[in-house]
Amino acid sequence: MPELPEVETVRRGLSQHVIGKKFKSIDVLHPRATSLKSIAPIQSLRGAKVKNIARRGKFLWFELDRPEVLVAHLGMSGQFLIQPKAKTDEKHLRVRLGLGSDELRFIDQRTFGWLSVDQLIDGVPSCARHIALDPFDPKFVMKNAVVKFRSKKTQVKKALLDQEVISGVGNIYADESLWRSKLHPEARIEKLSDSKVEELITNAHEVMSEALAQGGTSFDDLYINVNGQSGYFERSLAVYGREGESCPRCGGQIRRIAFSNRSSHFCPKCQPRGKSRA
DNA sequence: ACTAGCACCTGATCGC
DNA sequence: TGCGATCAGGTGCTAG
Repeated sequence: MPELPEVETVRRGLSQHVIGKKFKSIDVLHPRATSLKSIAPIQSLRGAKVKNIARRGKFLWFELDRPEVLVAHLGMSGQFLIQPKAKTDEKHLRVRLGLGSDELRFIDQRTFGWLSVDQLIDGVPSCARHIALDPFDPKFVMKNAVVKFRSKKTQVKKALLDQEVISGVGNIYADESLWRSKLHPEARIEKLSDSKVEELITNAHEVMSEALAQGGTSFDDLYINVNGQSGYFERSLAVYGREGESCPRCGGQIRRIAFSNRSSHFCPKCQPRGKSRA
C-alpha cells in the first residue's frame, strides 16, 4: 500500500510524536509482525530511547540510544498510530509500544508489513542494504540511476518498480510517472534513450513530491498518518484507479490492463507502446 | 547472472 | 442471501 510519499508522511508524524520517548513496554500480538530477519526479539528494545527516525524508499527505521535499530516496513496495509493507552485495540493491532500516556501501535490487516531489530552498516540497516537510493536522498545521483535503469532488459514499469534500481515508487506513482512521461507501461527499456529515462525518473520524483505535499494518497483508512489523518493526493491522480474515465491531457479513454497479479492504468492514446521494431 | 511468476495474508466488492 | 472469483498501496523466494 504505502509508497514513498505515504511512508515519508508517516516518518514525519512519528518524528513529531516519538523522538525523545522511550519504549517503556513492548507487546507483540502476532508472530508475522516480526521479520524472520530480526536479529533479536522486538521486546528486547524495551527501555530504548528514540533518537531519530530515518527512511530509504519504503523502509523506515528508528535510531536508538544503542547500536541496534528498530526497522519497519508497512507492506500493503501496515500503519502506525499514536493512541492514548486507554483506547480500544484496533482489529488488526499487531505490536504495541508503550511510550508513557500514549502508545505507538503497529496495525496491519494483511500482515505483509513487519518490524525487526537490526544493525546499521554504513548508516543503513542490513536488511535494507539492497534497496537503491530514492530520488529524495541527498546522495541520489541521477546519472547512476539512469545507467542502472537502462541495464535492465524488461518492460519500463518493471524497472520503475524495482526497488534495487530506484526505491520508493509503487504501483500508483509508477502509473502516474509513466503517464506524465507519455510512456506505455510495457514499453521495452532497450528502446528508451538516456534522456527519456531521466525524464521518467524526474517525473517520478515530481509526482511523489506533489503527493507528499498533500499527505500522500488515501483511498480508504488502510493508509492514514499517525494521527489518523488521510492524504489528499487521490484527487490529483491522472490515471491510477480511473479506468474508463477521460485522460486529463488528451481525452482518450483510460484503460486498465493486467500486470503481474495487479494492474496498470494508462491512456492508450497519449501513451503509445512505442514504434514496434522493424 | 538475470528475469518472470507466484506465494505470503485479510477483506471488500462484484457477478452469478 | 450465499458463494466463488477477483482485486488491493509490496517484497522476496525460486524456477527457468
